[in-house]
Amino acid sequence: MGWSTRELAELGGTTLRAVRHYHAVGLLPEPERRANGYKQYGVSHLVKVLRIKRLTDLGFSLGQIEAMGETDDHPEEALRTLDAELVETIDRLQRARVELGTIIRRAAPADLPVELGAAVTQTAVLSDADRSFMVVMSRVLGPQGLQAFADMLAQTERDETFDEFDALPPDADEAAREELAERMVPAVHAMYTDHSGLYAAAVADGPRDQRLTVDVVGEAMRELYNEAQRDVIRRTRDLAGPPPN
Amino acid sequence: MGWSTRELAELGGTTLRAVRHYHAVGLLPEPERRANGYKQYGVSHLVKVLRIKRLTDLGFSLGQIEAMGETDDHPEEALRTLDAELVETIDRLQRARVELGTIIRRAAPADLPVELGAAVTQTAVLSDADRSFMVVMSRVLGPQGLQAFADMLAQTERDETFDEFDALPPDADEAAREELAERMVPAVHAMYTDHSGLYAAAVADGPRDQRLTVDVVGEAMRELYNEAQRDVIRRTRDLAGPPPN
DNA sequence: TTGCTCCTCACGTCACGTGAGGTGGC
DNA sequence: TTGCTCCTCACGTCACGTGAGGTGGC
Repeated sequence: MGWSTRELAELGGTTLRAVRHYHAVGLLPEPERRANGYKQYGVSHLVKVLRIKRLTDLGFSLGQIEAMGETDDHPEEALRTLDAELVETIDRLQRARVELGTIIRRAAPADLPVELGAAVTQTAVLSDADRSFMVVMSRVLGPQGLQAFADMLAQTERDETFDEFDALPPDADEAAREELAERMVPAVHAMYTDHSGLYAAAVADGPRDQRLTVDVVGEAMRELYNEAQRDVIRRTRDLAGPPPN
Repeated sequence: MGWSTRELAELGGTTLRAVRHYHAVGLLPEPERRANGYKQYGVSHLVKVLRIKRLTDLGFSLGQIEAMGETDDHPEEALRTLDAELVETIDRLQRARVELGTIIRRAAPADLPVELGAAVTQTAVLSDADRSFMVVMSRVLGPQGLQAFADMLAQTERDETFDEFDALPPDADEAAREELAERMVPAVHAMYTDHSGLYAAAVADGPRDQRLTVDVVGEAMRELYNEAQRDVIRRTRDLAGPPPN
């Protein structure tokens, strides 16, 4: 003759705490009590719990269920809205799965866009600074620029002068800087000519604010490379001439 | 020379509050302050925020990201576990979409299993008690029993004696009860013979506890139908004989 | 008396959102 | 002085989960 809270929960396919929560938010009326204060539920409560269970399983929030009231059997609008949200969510999760799949197959780093992942694992000799620089670039470049950048990295032979560059101490004297810059020119020139579209692509679909791109790249350069290295970059750029186009 | 919290958030593609939250949970170190107490972020922070953004977008929790540490590029196990969870979630949402689609197409009640929905809308004359009874049954019966039950309802012609039954007052005298029972026999008999598999199906794959089924159905009967109605059901059952097989 | 159930607070979870109240910079 | 940004609490969100501390039933 009447069910306990736990029994109601089990009959409704839910939990003790959920039933009490439905009381708290006013979705489920409290039943009569026995002499000892125990709650005593009837079929009407079970029907309400089953209704809530059904609707939450479909994806409705408790607030929406309350808003429907007990009378509205078929809230057309809400049903369509929910369906659209489900499509959205499923899409997003599926895109995540695609990325995950690529990462797993290629054993690529999980925290980098997959386009960059390939470049990083192939030319496994990137310095920490280079890697950080690329993470920043991956955000600043648009998809096209990112791809072009990754292609360039993947196809560039690791020149031994790059290692010297990475190891260059901040107090390297002018002669050493100029000498390194001169020896780097051929490799840098090769990068440019093999990937003459890079600059255009990077500028083409970079995100919203162009100044922001420049600022961020400049800031990254300052923080990731020491003074001597930045000087070498400048010297190399002057020697190699401006990027084509 | 360093970014503000808002700038860092925008560069990282996230929000002010998220950045502060990452501080609070220890995922992001606090940067140096300016003389006025304002935070001043650098590229290292941007790199960390971008990493967090990337991993949360894939579906990792902040706790998991913390557990990975900064060194573990490719947490194989975690990646596979996450993928499995995504499959689970996507599946569940897709099942919900299938149900939603059916409900929308058939303009069926959202809070009933679709099998019952058809029966309810077709024989639109179910009393509230009948409807509640069916909701309870839909939980107590297994899928086979539910389907059989729905088929029976959908194919049963609404007999005019059913309306009399619904309207029967609790204090109806014995003569009235016996008389109604006798007139209901043909309709009830037809239901039985057209759907002789119902009882078997209901018992076949009913959920776990058989006693529970009996208790629930009995309770529902007691609460949804008045004394006279229950008496008529008993009399009709006696007159119509036991269910076949 | 022991073990199990029921009850009511009330804090915890997760990843932030949203003011409240006060101050710095131009 | 006004308007905008930055700061630090601190409570709110959502749907419950998880004890804490006490009592009833057999």
